[in-house]
Amino acid sequence: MRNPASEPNPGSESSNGGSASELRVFVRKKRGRKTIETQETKYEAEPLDQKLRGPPEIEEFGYKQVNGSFQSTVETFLSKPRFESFICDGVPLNIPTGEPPPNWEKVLEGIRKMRSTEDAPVDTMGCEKAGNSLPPKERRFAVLVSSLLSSQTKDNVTHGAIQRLLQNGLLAADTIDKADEATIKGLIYPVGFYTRKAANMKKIANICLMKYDGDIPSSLEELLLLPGIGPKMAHLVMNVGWNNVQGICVDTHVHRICNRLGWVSKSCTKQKTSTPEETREALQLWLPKEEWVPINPLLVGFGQTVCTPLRPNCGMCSVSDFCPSAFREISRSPSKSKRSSLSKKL
DNA sequence: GTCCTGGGCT
DNA sequence: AGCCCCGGAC
Repeated sequence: MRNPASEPNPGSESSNGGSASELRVFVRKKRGRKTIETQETKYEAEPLDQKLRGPPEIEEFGYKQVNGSFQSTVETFLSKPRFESFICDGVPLNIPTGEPPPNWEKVLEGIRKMRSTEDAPVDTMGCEKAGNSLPPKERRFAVLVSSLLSSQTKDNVTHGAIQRLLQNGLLAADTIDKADEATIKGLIYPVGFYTRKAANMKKIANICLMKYDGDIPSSLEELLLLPGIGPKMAHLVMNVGWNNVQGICVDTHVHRICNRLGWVSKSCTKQKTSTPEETREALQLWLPKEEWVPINPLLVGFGQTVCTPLRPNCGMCSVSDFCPSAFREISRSPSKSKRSSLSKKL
């Protein structure tokens, strides 16, 4: 409903008269086939002007519609990996650069409402309040450690570990650097992956001490060099530790939900993004910056209670009317009986 | 025991 | 894209 191509319109416009309904479209497509034929529509390829040719790995052709519905075919094209973009009379029909999806404000507001009534396991980001009574430098270090510990760990467990570190004076670069790894391991237990995290804490403390005078790196790039800190955590630390919003903190929940809502896609296509990083870049193209920080806790909570990884509770979701994926079974391993009929569709 | 988790690493 | 880490839910 949100995009003009989502309602198949079999042959209504193109069928009334031959040449009058002729429509010139240009499909930028990957090297390979030069004819496009779907069930409803046939397009014939013809070469384009030199100036319209794309980069070497891409070929561009003009396609003349022969029969069928133009509208429903756009959707088909854009869902196939081999097409990069779709242009009609010089106007791109896809939205490669940051057009906000229709109704996104209603959807966001609806999710906020749902989140205010239901209570999700994660209601405060673990590191958000980590050591906010400490001096700035120590506070930042606490935020970094807290982020590291928080993944795959319940919030109260992370909090407990931070408290124990603090009580033992082990929430600063210099003391952690000197401390025994086994001691740290014992103090942070039972956070998830405590062995690896204890080792990473030691390495991080040493790096912070050597290169940053016991403070934490203040740029995204330098944070990413720390062991155990990837894009998700780096953005979180920039947001919370430095109050410097460099990007959206995208975890699997944000990644999954944005794709279900049709909020993100691979550039110039309708395909889902395949990594959280890709999702982050696509989302940042249109989401207003004041939403960049709150979007994470909002969607994480929503993803834990309503829009769960498998079997999302679309029945109790107030924004299902706006969701292209609502009430579609999403299973990781499709059962063999239904697979053949499903795979035919796309 | 087996599956699942959520990030980072390779 | 697949592997790994640890614990917890079945």
